[in-house]
Amino acid sequence: MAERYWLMKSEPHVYSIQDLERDGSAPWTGVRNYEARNTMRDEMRKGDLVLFYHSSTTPPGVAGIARVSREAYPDFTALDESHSYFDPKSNPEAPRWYMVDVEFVERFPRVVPLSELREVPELQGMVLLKRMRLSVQPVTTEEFQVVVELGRKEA
DNA sequence: GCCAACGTTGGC
DNA sequence: GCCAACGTTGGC
Repeated sequence: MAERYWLMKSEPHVYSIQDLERDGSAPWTGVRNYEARNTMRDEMRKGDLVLFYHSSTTPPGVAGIARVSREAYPDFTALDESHSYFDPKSNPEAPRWYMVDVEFVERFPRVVPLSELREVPELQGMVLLKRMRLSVQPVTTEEFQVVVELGRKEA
């Protein structure tokens, strides 16, 4: 089966595409929303491609591409009392929160701003534009291709 | 820093 | 199981 496409949000001051480029791969820690968790746990497969979105920054937008390198496993930060992502309702016997690992694929020569995505007719159906707060979300093949094409254009 | 959108919690 | 109150996300 062909790989699927996703979009994942991160605040760049917490973890950016530059950080992923430096690290090579990273666990996607800290997702504490059930729908986003279910997507990671039940649907994301190794090899799927991910639009890496920078949120809570100026401008917010898509910064590059990552790839799922490890399928879902328990988010250890939820089980670590000393961690700011600790969740007392999670425990090792019944982990509440899951994550995947992603690896660096490509950093666009520019961030494609959210304001620009809103203007593109082919992208009007994007979950990103309809479900502002969902941090892990599906992207169609066409949407992925259109965004990548925009990202690879020099600013 | 404000605040709209919206997901989660908890009383009933 | 409803829904009001609350807390968080994230654009602006």
